[in-house]
Amino acid sequence: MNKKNDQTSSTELKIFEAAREVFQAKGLEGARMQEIADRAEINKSLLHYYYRSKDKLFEKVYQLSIIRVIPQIVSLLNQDLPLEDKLRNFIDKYLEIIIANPDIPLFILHELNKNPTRLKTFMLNEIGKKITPFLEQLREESRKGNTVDLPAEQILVNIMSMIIFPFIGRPVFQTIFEMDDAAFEQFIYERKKTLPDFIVQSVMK
Amino acid sequence: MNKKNDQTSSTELKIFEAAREVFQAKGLEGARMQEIADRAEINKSLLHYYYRSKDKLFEKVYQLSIIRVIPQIVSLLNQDLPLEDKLRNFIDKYLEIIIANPDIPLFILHELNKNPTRLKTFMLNEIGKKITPFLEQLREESRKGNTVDLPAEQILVNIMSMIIFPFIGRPVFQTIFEMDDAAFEQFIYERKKTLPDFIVQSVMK
DNA sequence: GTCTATATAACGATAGAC
DNA sequence: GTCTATCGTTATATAGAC
Repeated sequence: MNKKNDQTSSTELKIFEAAREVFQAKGLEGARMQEIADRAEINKSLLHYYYRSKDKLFEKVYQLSIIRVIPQIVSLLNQDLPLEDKLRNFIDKYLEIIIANPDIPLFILHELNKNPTRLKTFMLNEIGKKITPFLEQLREESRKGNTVDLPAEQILVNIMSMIIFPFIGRPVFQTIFEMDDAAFEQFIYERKKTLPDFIVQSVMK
Repeated sequence: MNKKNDQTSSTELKIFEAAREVFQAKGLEGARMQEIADRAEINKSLLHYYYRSKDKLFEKVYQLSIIRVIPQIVSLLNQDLPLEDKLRNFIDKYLEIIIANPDIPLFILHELNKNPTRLKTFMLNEIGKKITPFLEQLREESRKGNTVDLPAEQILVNIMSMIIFPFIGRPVFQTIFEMDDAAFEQFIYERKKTLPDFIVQSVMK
């Protein structure tokens, strides 16, 4: 579409980055245009000059947050690998992506829950249709008796839950286990080492 | 404290129930006092008559949402049962509680993430201190070689992830698996039957 | 492109009649 | 207790100078 206009100005980028941080921390309704402007160190009216409205700015941030992360993850399931190797690789890389973007899961899911049809087509095409080969691989291995006897969807949900949820539940876990930030980081580091084994042992026979 | 004043008026209850629904669906900042009033079928100014301010109303809703659910769950871990029985019972009852209150996990965690110190004391006393016996039980069984070789905290996080996350990620899962509401309900029903076995087999040797 | 100043709208909150 | 009418504040958005 816009081939020539990829020299997005540095102001525009600074605004976008600031908006990403504020929206991810506070959500659409909790975010303030003034706070975004302050963090970007620009005048508030420049927000409107570049993005017209809060909703439009949010939409860009939201879509890019998803588009930058989802395809990366889905592609991990479409490599030509034996199930166990694929699982280990998937878990490892997925964790790395979340560690680099720990606020994104809750951000995406909170906004999606307020409006469940948002991005429906995107998700169906970019995730739904692209994971069917992996689900088929799971079913194939199940027929061969190589995995636990469970529908492929349940297995995938179990795996994704254990990867993602610790980051969403972080404030709870950190409090009840009395971990400071460093301890939580250590907890995640430990998880990165142990989770692949745990999942492989749980899923494969 | 207030022993006599437990004849909370029906208007007050209608407001509270409406507020619970709206806050859980939209969050603190996304909720509108007008929408709460509409849903409760009362005049907007009555909200202030009974609860003074939006923040105070929210605080009541938020605390009661948590207090009604957390102690129930924690107590399941403090029964005098062998590990396997306790796990099966915990998973089954926890799922039932969430099925009855599917919006609560995301609601709690979204607000907690915006303000991580909120309810810290409550969580530490009502969860943190009360789960240490269970963690100890896990460690004891681990020493005996009856469980997978993993820190107790990691095991508990794995279990809670698989119980809770499907509800938080519902819009995603429903879309990518092309499930309508009935199909998702069926998916959860299936999960209730299969998850205890899956977790027991994963955790215990 | 960037700023100051200001318009406009939304929302929470209050006053006061009944 | 419940209503109508209205206030005061805050936040988004725009106008216009530079």
